[in-house]
Amino acid sequence: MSIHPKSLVAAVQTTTLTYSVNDTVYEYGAPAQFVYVVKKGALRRVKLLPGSRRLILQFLFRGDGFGYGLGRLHRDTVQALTSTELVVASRKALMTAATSDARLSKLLFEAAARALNVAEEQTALMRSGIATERTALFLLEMNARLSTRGGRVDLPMTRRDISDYLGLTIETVSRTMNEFHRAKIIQFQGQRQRRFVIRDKKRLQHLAADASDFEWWK
Amino acid sequence: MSIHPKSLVAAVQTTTLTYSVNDTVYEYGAPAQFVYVVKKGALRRVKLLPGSRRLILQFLFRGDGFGYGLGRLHRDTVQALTSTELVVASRKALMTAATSDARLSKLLFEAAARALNVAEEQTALMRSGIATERTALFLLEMNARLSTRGGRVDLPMTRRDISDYLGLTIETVSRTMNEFHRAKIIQFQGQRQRRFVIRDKKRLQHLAADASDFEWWK
DNA sequence: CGTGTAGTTGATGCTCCTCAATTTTTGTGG
DNA sequence: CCACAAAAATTGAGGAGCATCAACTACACG
Repeated sequence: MSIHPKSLVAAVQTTTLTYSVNDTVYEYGAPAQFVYVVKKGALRRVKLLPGSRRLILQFLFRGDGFGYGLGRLHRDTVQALTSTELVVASRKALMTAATSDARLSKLLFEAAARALNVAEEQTALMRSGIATERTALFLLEMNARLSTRGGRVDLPMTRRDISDYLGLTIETVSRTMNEFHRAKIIQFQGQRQRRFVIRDKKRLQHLAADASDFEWWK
Repeated sequence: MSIHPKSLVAAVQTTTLTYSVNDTVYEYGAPAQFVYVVKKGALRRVKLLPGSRRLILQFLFRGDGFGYGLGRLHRDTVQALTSTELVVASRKALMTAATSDARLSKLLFEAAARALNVAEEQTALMRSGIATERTALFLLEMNARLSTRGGRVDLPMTRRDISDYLGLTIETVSRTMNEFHRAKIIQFQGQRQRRFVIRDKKRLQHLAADASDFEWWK
């Protein structure tokens, strides 16, 4: 869910909070007091599953909003991947303002509806394909959101985070990414496995849509 | 997304439409003119994936709403599983009404936020487990929504629909359900594979949470 | 430097998919 | 109500794709 920071600031009082690597913004079960927009940095939104499994619902970057759920308690956990700045507003103040302000209320609805679209598209993408497809999609997604001049991407998350996001194991993610490297589709930079450049975007997009011709395990 | 029919009727003009088995309410890419609430019957909400694969996002029953997306065009397809009655309202009229009515706008926001919660919970459930867990969850879900007096459940959907909903194949769904039958966890009724009663709910709930002790393939 | 975390690589086998054949159920027209 | 065709569901054999387990390497930080 992503309401524009300016709309939030215009509607209610806000403050800025900062977090360091691995800090928890809120945990599952905590009272839902605030709503947030990412000003700087990256975070992960997590659900814990039975049996010590973990599901990452979403990676959050600049401009992304979260904490807009309806219940009295949070149903997810949000943690900082890097040092992070958040714009924070009181959830109650926002809801009160929305009760008398149809324009704000409509903004909130649109944000929620957009988030719903994204969630359903993601379900579709993630359930559709095999490991190679999903990994290719992930790299393209990160490239779209994080690439700097020169097309370099610095991933803020570990292989474990990626695997919990894609519903795969660390090992499969590692193998797939290194196979992309070997096939010269991506190139790792300077001894760092989290920094890469896409060398053959066409190929990667093709793999994201249909990986049936990329059978590297043979 | 599920706004109460009465709120919809109070806000804008509505009509009732009826559909027969396998009729299409709207298709992917069609202009999004109306919003709907199910009055009677059952439907499936579908996304088509590359490579003739199909994903069922949701089964819709009495009281469920759909068609509330933001875009000018629908991004999903909705088809009737049984003969169905729908309450229909103009999307434009609803949005216009919402612009000047903060209470209606808030209702819409809450419906969208609730739908988002449901979508994310579903993603979690579906991605979490193995075939046995997901099938057990599905049967419990249908029991909660469709069971009549005596606990009998008449599924309105085919095994193909179920498998596209659970992200499995027809064969795996069939094998799993018949294994539940053989283990006397469910019982099929009168020569019909779509009519069943849950005989051991405790066991089924346990399997839904953790199926590791139900290794029937050995 | 030494210790811990993150990432890679290899061997093995489990779970589910694929393909194929059969049975059961539903639907249609006499 | 029965005969037939079409659709839905079941069942079996075999193998693909990924997980699991284990050992190893690279990097970060004191």
